[in-house]
Amino acid sequence: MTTRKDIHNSEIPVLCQSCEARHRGICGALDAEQLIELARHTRQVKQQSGTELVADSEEVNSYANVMQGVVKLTKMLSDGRQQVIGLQFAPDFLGRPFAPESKMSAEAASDVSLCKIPRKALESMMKQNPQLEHRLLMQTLKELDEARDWMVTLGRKTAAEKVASFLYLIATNINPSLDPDEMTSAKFDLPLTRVDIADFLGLTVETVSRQLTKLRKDDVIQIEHNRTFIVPSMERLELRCG
Amino acid sequence: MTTRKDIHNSEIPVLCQSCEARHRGICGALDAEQLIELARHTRQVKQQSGTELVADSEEVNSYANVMQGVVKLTKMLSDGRQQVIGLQFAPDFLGRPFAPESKMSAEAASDVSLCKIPRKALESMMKQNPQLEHRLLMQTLKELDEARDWMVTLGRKTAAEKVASFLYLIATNINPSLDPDEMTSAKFDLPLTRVDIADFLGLTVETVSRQLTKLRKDDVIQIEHNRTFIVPSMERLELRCG
DNA sequence: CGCGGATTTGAATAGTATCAATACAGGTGG
DNA sequence: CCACCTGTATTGATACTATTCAAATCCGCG
Repeated sequence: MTTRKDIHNSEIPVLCQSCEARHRGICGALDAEQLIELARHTRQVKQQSGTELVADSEEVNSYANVMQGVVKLTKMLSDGRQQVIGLQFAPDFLGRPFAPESKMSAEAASDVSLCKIPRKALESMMKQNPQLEHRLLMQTLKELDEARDWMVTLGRKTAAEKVASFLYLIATNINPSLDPDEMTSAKFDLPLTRVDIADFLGLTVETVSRQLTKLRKDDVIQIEHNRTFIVPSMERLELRCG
Repeated sequence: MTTRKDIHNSEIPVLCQSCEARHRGICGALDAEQLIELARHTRQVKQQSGTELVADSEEVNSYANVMQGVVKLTKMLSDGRQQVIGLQFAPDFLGRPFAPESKMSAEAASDVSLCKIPRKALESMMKQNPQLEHRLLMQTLKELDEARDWMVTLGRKTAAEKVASFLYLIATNINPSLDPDEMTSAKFDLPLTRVDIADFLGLTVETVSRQLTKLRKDDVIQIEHNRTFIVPSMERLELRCG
């Protein structure tokens, strides 16, 4: 289970050695020396499910890499209606660069571990290292693609298709080490409550629940203890996504 | 009305002198010399309303700056349901960098003029000039913010609020030279058909039409010849946005 | 003036939300 | 170890919003 991808592994900070962000995230732009430099400013933080990580309108003083778990990004209308606008999995980058304050709130959807980077530290490293900014651009483009895909789900899919699409999204993203293309079946713990799912899909809890029941009765999924889901055939689930 | 922001204006390519992208778009990253270099590869193109600019799954060989008009970005489900996932106004950047092929289609929503840049040319300039990549990052972050704001509209607003939000969006974006904050009233030509609006809002044409009629009867808007809209009070329109 | 596409209006229906009640899971204390 | 308790999830009945299908009207244009 130990990571041995680098010849001079010992030169790399311990925390970085098994970190997804080191390879697929923004830290992939850094060499051993730069990683050490960055690691002098970073700090691994574990937060339990439900903790608010960034509040709406809060001044942004640090960014983070998601190392483990799922982070939920939400926006709220003035009357309290809520919309989940994105989920972040390892090794996603958390935070909005170049904005004085956050325009959304971020919450730990499951227990998470984060690698926090002070704003100043990241900004100064970015100035020295265009590769880092390039990685950030790639991450941002990926999130934009995802947001736009989800707009189709929100705007044009039925409740049944929305719920199927949600399960498909989770199944293909929750395990960062698995290749989504080779996945024929899946088993996972849902990081979100039914309310969260409803807020992500633009539905009510009751509708989500009814559609899950329908998927269960149609043998597309099995549910254990409300939170553990089994998808015997990813292909069959995909057919339900519209 | 002539642009005189640069001391050595004569050094800048003629086309760039009055271009919004020159100041607020990605070309803002370039000095006179670099603009001239870039201009050797670019080509101004006018397209009339309805022209498909980029097809879904099409190989991407060029990018563009929107100089005038409105571009409509859409995605389609396999059964034909369509969703407009974004609108681009001057001086937005059109195209998805670093993707082998387009994952959406782009269409001229009004008559547009574009400044086309071959993929190779942009990529090589980006390598030399990190400032250009920085601008692209800023543009991408802005589009991500917009997409996420729209997700709230799609997921959580009522039909009435959606239509109001749409009109508000158009009013504040259609005229690139006007400051949205100082806008108390507005008059504009809609660049989209009712079908397009419906596809942007995740509604049907009929519902859009009914809500427009309602806004008209409530004196929030006036409509001339189906396409010209007058908003006597932007404040009153904003109240309807939820 | 008349044609064709776009838009509006109308009536019936379907899908999702709302409100209310019940069932379930996980944790607590006896 | 079990009964209880609390928050979460499911199920049921009804209301309402937006869709669907159909028809009428408007608008630009030849």
